Amino acid sequence: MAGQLGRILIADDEPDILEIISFNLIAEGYEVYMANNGEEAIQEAKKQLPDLIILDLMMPRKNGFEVCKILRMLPSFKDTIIIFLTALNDESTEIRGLESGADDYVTKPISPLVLVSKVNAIFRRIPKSNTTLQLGDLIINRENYSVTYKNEEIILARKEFELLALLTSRPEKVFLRNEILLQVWGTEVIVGDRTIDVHIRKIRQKLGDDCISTVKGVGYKFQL
Amino acid sequence: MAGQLGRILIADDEPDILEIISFNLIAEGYEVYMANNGEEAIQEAKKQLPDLIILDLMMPRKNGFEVCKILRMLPSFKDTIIIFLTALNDESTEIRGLESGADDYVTKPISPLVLVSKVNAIFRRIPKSNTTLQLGDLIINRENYSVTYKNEEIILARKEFELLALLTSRPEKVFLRNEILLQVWGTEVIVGDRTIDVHIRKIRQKLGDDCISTVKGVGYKFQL
DNA sequence: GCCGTTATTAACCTTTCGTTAAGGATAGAT
DNA sequence: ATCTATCCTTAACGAAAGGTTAATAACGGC
Repeated sequence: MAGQLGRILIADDEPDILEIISFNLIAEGYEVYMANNGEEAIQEAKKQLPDLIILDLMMPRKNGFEVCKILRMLPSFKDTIIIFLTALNDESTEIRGLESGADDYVTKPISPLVLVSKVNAIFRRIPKSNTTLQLGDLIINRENYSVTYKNEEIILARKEFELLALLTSRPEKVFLRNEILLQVWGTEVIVGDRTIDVHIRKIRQKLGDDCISTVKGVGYKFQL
Repeated sequence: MAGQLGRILIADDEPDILEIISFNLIAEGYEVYMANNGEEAIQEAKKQLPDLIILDLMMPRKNGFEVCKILRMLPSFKDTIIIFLTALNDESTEIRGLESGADDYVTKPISPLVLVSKVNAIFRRIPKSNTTLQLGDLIINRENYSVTYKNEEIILARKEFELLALLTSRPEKVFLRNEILLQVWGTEVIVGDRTIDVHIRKIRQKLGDDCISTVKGVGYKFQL
């Protein structure tokens, strides 16, 4: 049962806080990871790719703002929910926190139960990222990297899968080539535009050439 | 430009609160509707279908909990964000609020600026609701690059689409040729005036020659 | 086998050109 | 003043050149 609801990373330098929060979240059914400082938080986040990150603002070795800023620049954490946790009950700090890319801001002392409720409320919203996605005859399972089309299993290579997963995440929407490069390849690797074409083609071959349509000069989109 | 960011309904029985919050949200660029009590809130919500609803908990004629419960049962409001606003700084009330389907819970006295930041943070997450534009029989979706006219899908090339999107962004307004060149082609490319004509013609051909009218010596405008 | 690149080919988008048609303006006639 | 013939500017149109972009196939590195 543990971890079915979602994966959460908590970063705080006070062991007591870590313990009490994680205890309550685990009891609620979440999978919880912990970090004691900013750099550990970044490291753990990269390793575990949690759905939600709770960051204490005042931590040794990179504070919450810095961690948030660094993570937000990585494509993997573009959509991760980030909550700041702090003893500073300062209005301008709170605004700064929210403006800097956090989704919520909770001031200490906080009731663990209220925090759990907030987390529940947030997860109610998140489209279940890890489960399967079904679109007509197409079933995509992000966990297994497996794709089934018309009751037949299709084997996709990693990049092919990630590309298809991206396009299907929002059917009908046209993804610009830039967007695709950023989301699938990230900022660090630089590949030519032709690379996208080739992968699109391979997906089309394996699926049977429907589904993905080209919008010349703009990008690609998935439909039907 | 007002209302581009999103549509918000605020329900509170204190006119001062309504005024100060709506003022700040409008200044930020949101489209704001107001209600003075619970039943008015429900009525207005059904009429305006806002993206976000801010509900005071203590209101005459149905309190916030009741309003939330009623709205949540309607399919139209399944995904609408609901925030509770209250003077009750009570932990169990807060938990009850969150458990009952609200997405956030804000206690008075609240700084309008913090509320605006929270609202911004929430809207950052919502997939833009404003991508489709409907004008009579014409439906334009900027995200899909798709145009539907009289229930038939029309395929437009990129420049054609951008040109039509520009003209329809402000129906009736006459766009000068300079404006069109600047908006669609940008400052870097330099093309002759005839280029615009040709694209206009293609759009008219594909749509069936209504809609875009010429204002000689001035420019073009979209109508009806 | 997977991934990224390249070269070639095909598609089609964009722009230009030459011509025709429409609107406005001007000037002369009524 | 008003009307109208004519000129001149501006836009519509058909067709076609030019350029851009993607599909395809084949290759090499890992």
